[in-house]
Amino acid sequence: MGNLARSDNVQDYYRHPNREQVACSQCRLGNLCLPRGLSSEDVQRFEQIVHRSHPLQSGEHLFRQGDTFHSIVSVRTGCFKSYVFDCKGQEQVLGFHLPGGIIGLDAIHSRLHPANVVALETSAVCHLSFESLTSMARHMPDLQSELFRRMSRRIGEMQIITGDLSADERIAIFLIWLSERFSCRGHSNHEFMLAMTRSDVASYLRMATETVSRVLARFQAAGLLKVDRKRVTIFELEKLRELSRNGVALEKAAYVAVA
Amino acid sequence: MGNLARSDNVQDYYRHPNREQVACSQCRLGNLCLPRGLSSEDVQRFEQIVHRSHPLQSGEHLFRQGDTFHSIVSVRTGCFKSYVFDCKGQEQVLGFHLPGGIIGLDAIHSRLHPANVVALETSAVCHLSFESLTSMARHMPDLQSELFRRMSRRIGEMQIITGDLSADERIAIFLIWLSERFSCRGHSNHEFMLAMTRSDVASYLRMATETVSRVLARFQAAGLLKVDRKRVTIFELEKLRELSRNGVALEKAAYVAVA
DNA sequence: CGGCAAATTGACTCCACTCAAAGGAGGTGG
DNA sequence: CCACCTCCTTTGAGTGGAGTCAATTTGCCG
Repeated sequence: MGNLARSDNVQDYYRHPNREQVACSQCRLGNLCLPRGLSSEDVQRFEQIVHRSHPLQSGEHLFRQGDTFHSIVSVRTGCFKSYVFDCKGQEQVLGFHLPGGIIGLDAIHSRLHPANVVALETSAVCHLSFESLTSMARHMPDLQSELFRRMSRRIGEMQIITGDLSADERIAIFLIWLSERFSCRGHSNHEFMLAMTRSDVASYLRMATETVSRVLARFQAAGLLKVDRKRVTIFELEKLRELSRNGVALEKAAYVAVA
Repeated sequence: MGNLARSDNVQDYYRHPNREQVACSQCRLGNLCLPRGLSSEDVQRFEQIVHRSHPLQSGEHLFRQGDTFHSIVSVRTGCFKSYVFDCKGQEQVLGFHLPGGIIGLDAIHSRLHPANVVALETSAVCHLSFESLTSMARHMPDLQSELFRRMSRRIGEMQIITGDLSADERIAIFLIWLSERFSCRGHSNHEFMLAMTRSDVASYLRMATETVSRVLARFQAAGLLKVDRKRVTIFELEKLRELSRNGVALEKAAYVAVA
C-alpha cells in the first residue's frame, strides 16, 4: 500500500525536529508554494514574513466569515474546506484547499473573509501578512508576478468548474483534480484518501449526497475505480480523464455488462 | 424614455473631438477603471501606457483563444462576451464584459488567452501593456493593490455564480447584475437594452435558450418586468433582488462595492 | 454494546432539457 | 419598396436526469 495522502500530515509534523520552523528552502512543497522562482537570497527575505502556526485539528476553523483580512495562508499539509451558509441555513461548500493551495485570495478586495474555512484533518499552514507580501513584491518582480499568476489561475479554474456538466462529469473532474494534486506532491495518482465527506463533495459539486453515492457506485460497477469509505483506488485513470474532458456520459450498457 | 445604455457607445465616440485620445482624467468611467485612487500625477504617468484603439464593431474579435497575452483591456463603452467551444463544438459563454470591466485577467498565468472575446455591439477599449502595468505598479502601491482587488473580486463573484441555483434565480441574479452595472455608470437601473442574445444568456447561465424565454415570460406575467425584444423594463426591482438573494448568502455588500 | 452520523439504496417526483414548429425582426438584393 | 431569407425568439408537448423523501446499513467512538 503506497503513500496515502491523508496520513502524512501528522507524520510531517512530528518528523521534523523544528516543527513549525521548517524553512521555506527546506519545505517539501518546493515550488508549489509562492516563493517559486525566487533567488535563494530572496527566499531568505521571504521567510522573514512567514508565520508558521501550530497545526489545526480536524474541525478547527482557520477563518470565519466576516473575519477581517490580514494575511493569506498557504496550506502545508492536510486539507481545508471553505464554505458559507445560504439563506436557508444550508452549508454551501465553495472549495477545498490542499497542500500548495493558497487561502484568502477572495478576501483581498473587501478586506473581509467572505467564507468560513475549516480543517478537514490535522493540517499545517503558513500565514503570510498580505501587507508585507505586497510591499515585498514591489521589490521582487518574480514574487509579484507569482501572485498575479496564482490569482489568474484561480479565475481560469473557476470558469471551467462553472460549466454545464452532468453528475458523472463533475465527479470525474473532481477525482482527476484530486489525483493531480496528489501526484504533483509525489503521492500516488491512483490511490488516495478523501478528507471530505460525501455531502461535502456533493455540496461543492452542487448535487445531492445521494447522487455522489450513486455515481461512485456506478463508476465502481463499471470497473473504473474502487471506493471503500474514504479510500479511492482508480483503475482506469485514462477513462476517467476522458469522461472529465469528453463530457459524454457512460453508456448504461457499460454498467450492466460488468454488474 | 431614459438613457438607454446601448446607444451611448457610438454617441460617446463621436461626441468627443479627440476620439481615442480621451484622457483617463476626463474619462466618463471615472473611478470604475484601474487608475482609481491614484494621484493626478500618477494618473498622468498611467496614461502613458494606455493604448486606445479604434472602436470594434459588433462581431469583431478582441482576442482569439490561444492568442499570446500582452495586455489587459479595460472596456470603455459597449459590451463583449468571452466564450470557448466545448468538446462537442458547442459555444460556451464564460462571461460578459461591460464598461469598467477588465478583460484578460484569466490569461496572465499561462500567457495565452484561454477564450475568445467578441464585441456584441460597437465598443471602445483601452489596452494596457501588462508588463508596463506591473512594473509601474511596483512604484504605485495604489495601482498594485487595485490590481489585486480586481482579481480578488472576480474570484469572489465567480464563487457566487457557481452556486446551485434554479433557473429563476439565475435569471434574477443576471438582471440585477446588469441593473447594478448600468446604474453605477449613471444609467437607469430599471430600463436597459440587452446587448446579448437569449442564447448567449442561456449559455452563460447554463440553461437552454427556451428556458430563458420561459422564465422571462413568467416574470413578465408576474408583473415583475416587461421585455420587448432586447429592451428590459423592471417594475419590481426589489422583488427581483429578493429572488436573486434566495440562493446566496455571501455578504452581497462586499461584492456590490462598485463593479 | 448502544448511540449517532455517514453512507447507501429504492421509489417517486419535478424541473429543466430536447424536439418540434410557428411566429417575428432585420438585412439583402432585385 | 417589397420579397425573400435567415436568424432569433417564443410556445407546446413529452422525456429524463437528478432531487427529495424514506428506510436501512455501516462504521465510529465513547
